[in-house]
Amino acid sequence: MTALPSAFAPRLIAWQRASGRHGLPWQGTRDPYRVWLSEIMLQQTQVSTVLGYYPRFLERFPDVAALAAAPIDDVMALWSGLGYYSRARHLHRCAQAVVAQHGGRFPRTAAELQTLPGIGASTAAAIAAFCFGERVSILDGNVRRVLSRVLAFEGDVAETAAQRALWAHAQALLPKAPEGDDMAAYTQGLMDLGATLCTRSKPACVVCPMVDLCAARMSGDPTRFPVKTRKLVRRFERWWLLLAVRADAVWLQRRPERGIWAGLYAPPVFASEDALHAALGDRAARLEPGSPVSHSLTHRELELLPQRLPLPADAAPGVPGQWVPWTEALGLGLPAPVRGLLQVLRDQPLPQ
DNA sequence: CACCCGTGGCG
DNA sequence: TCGCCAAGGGT
Repeated sequence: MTALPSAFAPRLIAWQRASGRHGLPWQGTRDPYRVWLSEIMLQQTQVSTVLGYYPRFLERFPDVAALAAAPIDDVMALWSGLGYYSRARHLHRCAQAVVAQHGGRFPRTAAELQTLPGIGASTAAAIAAFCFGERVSILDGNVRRVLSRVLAFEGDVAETAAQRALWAHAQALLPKAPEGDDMAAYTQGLMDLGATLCTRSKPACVVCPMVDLCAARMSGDPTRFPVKTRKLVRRFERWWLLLAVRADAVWLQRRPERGIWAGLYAPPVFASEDALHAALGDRAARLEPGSPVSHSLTHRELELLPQRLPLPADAAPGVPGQWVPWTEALGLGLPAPVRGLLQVLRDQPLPQ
């Protein structure tokens, strides 16, 4: 391991205080509940997206006790559209663990925090550093990029060995003897530097506080880092969605606890047209195909084929699920594309 | 440890 | 358009 620039931490702290971000809704507090909630929402999710969710969630669940006491469906409803729904389930379980096992107060060390559901090494470090000033490092996408550039780190960041090395580098770059709010400023500085200057495509090296100690900058091509070799493979799937509707309600079922859209509500899904027709029997003749919807997930490319089935008030489609009144349907935890389909469907009049 | 899990925005 | 990826963690 090369000698690490001791100037990194003090410079980062000074830069964050002078030029970092300070006005985000989850900043300016040391309340572990608020910090934790923001960190979970921000996992793999951009700040601009979270801004639309965080205040509403906090208003509905002002503290960890309120969240722990809430039905999971209420939590999913407020998470609806944010993606990675296991985060919401773990969030709920974590709140219940904090109440049941820690007297309603978050543990104060990264090591203890990391034992809670949905809190990994990086999130634990963020909470511990922001709220309790612990000398531990985060390692998220921003930090991976910043560190791999400062160090001209040649390892493939997708590989486990490289991750381990980056964690060691991150820990070695920490402030030697942090005082007061130093760890909070340092941790925020790592994120801010990656988000505002050391960006993926056009890093603003000219105004970067690390310009003279950045190995990638000196190499002439900072965007060559972080090194990634593995390419994403997306599998294609076609899903038939049974949109059984009557004037006052739509037929929905709760998705299984595992897999895509786990724990959310959605119309019954079929892997083939044959399966859909087999489930419906004679009713299949009344299906009305809608426009296909393309929906891509991280590792899956979905083509959703909505099949509308208008039914009279006293009928049922004969597949698992329940009638949900239109007034309630859009308030449920729904996957984003399903929400879109239902909004269109609600406004379509039934025949006759 | 390789794979799984959403969504929206941007170059 | 389309590939990339963002305050990752669970299994």
